[in-house]
Amino acid sequence: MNLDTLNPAQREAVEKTEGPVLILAGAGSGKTRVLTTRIAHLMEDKNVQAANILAITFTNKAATEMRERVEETITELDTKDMWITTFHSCCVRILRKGINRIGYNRSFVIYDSSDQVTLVKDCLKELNLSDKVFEPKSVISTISGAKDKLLSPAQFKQLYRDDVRNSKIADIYALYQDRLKRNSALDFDDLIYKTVELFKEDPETLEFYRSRFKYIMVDEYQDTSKAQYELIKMLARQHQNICVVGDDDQSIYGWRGADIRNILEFEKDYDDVHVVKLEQNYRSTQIILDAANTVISNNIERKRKKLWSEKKDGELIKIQLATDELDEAEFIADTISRLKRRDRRKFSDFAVLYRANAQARPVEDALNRSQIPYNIYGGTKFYERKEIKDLIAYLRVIQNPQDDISLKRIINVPRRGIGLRTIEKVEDRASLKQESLYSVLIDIESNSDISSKARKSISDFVDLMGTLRTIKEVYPVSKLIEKVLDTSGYIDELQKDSKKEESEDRIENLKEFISVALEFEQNSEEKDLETFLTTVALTSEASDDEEDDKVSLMTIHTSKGLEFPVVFLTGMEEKLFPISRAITSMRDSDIEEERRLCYVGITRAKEELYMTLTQKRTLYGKTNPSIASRFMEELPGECIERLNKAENELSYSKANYNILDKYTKKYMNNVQKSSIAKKVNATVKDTTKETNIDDIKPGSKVHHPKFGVGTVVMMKGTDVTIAFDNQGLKTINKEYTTLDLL
DNA sequence: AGCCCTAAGTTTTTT
DNA sequence: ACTTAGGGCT
Repeated sequence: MNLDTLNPAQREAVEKTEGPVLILAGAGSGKTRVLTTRIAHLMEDKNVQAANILAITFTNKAATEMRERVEETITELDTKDMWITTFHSCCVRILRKGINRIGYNRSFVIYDSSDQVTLVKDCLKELNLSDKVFEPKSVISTISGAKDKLLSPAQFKQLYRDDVRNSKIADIYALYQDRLKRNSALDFDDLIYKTVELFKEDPETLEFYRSRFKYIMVDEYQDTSKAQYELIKMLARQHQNICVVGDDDQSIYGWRGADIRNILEFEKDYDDVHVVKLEQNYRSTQIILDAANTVISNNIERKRKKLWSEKKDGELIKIQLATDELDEAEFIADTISRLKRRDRRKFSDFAVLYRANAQARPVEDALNRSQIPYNIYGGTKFYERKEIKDLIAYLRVIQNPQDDISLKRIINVPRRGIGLRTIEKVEDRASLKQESLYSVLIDIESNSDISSKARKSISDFVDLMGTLRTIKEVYPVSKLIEKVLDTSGYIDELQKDSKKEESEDRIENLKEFISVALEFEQNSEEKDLETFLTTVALTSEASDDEEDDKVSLMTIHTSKGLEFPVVFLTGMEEKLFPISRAITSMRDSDIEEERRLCYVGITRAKEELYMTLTQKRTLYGKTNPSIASRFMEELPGECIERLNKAENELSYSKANYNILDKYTKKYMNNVQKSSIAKKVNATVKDTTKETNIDDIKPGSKVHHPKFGVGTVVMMKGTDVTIAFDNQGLKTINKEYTTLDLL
């Protein structure tokens, strides 16, 4: 293996194969190259077997790319047995083999977020809880957070025993887990959680993988959760050849469970850690790096690191103050046209980045007007479309009839006369007999309280599913799908639908899905339905057309790991970037995460960086004057060039946001102090009981755990309407919310 | 059972 | 401003 083309730090990272290694890889420092070379070095020079290597990434894209590059580098050795996968695929693989040892069915299905919502709603119903107070989405994120931290329902309950709301959520969590198990289903977080559980419960399994994976590498280590951290730690225990690669400055997923401490404290967790810093950047000009370095240096919680480049100087960072978002979009479109002509650039050289997806609309309009082709990333995912989800639900039930959630989704789609009342009766019976819905359906004739007409419909449905289950055994997946669409009447229903255009789109999408299946049959080694469903569950996008010469539009989050010659960072305004919630949360760590996001945005640019902001912006139907982002203030003056008279028209003054900050901070402090003084618990545990909280009446100042301070406007039944100072008017149910009287 | 209207909520996203 | 979900009405 020739290592001469690597710089000294990269080379060190490659050659230090034994023991724990932490590679702090700055943006654009050739991290993927180091990882792939390292794997090649292990195999070619150290005689390590492919099967002894485990390389983990976060996205399928990164995994595929790494595999391809490794295979390009090592042509004469067999790399098939090497695991280069995402955390989730890795776990599925382990679980499919051994989850039965912790009492689960090995042919589990994987629930996505909308299945989770459905399931949580069912749980709420069963526990007689209101989905207004316990919004499914928020419950799910709490449960998800618990799983990320490896807290079982019991542990979570114990931890929050004094917190009425979270205690209730613990109950939901417990029931939710129970239902998942009964449906033979796991959610995404379970994939990690249950693998850790399996390792803990079954030493034999752990031992098997532990001795197999002698060399472990983890990419994007700054994005790992506690659960993922634990998983890796368990696996690496024996050989200690654990190499993690990451950049604490690019940790932008704290809100979905990533724990930045994992990378910051790696040196404490393992003995004799060898640290390598990759600081030479091969991507951007020095000017861009100076700006990035300066901005990120405002963060306290970080490992010191400074990017440098051999590409001295370069273009200054251009700042454009637009009047509003339309003007901003116009500027972007004009600049792209101009630069394309002037520098003979391709459209694909440009990227427009923004903090929130809502910002894309005006940019799209402007690009359309200027006839600039673009690709927009994000938005509704292919697999999340209704028709695709319906079809997948059919496939899931065919694969796993215990899946009640999927069964309920399709039992009357297309309509076949099995109404809500009938389903309710079936559900009652199922929970009485502790059986799945499907087994009640099979045995429907013994159910005399259901009309004979409904019974006929049900037995027709059972026949249909039975036939499809037989077909599954003989036909390939694509054929099975055609049969499903055909025999279920799904396509017929769409074809006779009056709203033509929409139905046509749906039929198109279903056809597209069939070609996904065909592609799967060609590429996958295992071609069964179970593997297909897993693949689909673990993939977000069907395919992407990156080939085209188009401008890229995406959020800064999505842009991580990518690079473009010319980048537009848009909406550089307080309350948008940093986003208002990071400002009002009063947590420095939230602002620091926004700043890291800014760092990620800046470092996407190779040659030219434009930053834009507006004087006023219309967002969510309201127009507000803008204040320049604090991150603009943090840019070094010598790196920037203002394209228009920004200074005079808009205050870049630090004072602006400092005042804003101080105001909110002081305010919150007062709230906290006074709320300690007098606390009224307005919560009861049981819906059937009537609450009595005479202390709270219209006019009372109260503090709500989620919405902050407000004044009670109206009380009706158990509903309390409160005008919150920061959130506006909201009605909450006093039975489930702890209100502090101020 | 379907349709229409109102209300509420809008950061980021992978798997 | 806009979408989307849920409730209520026909």
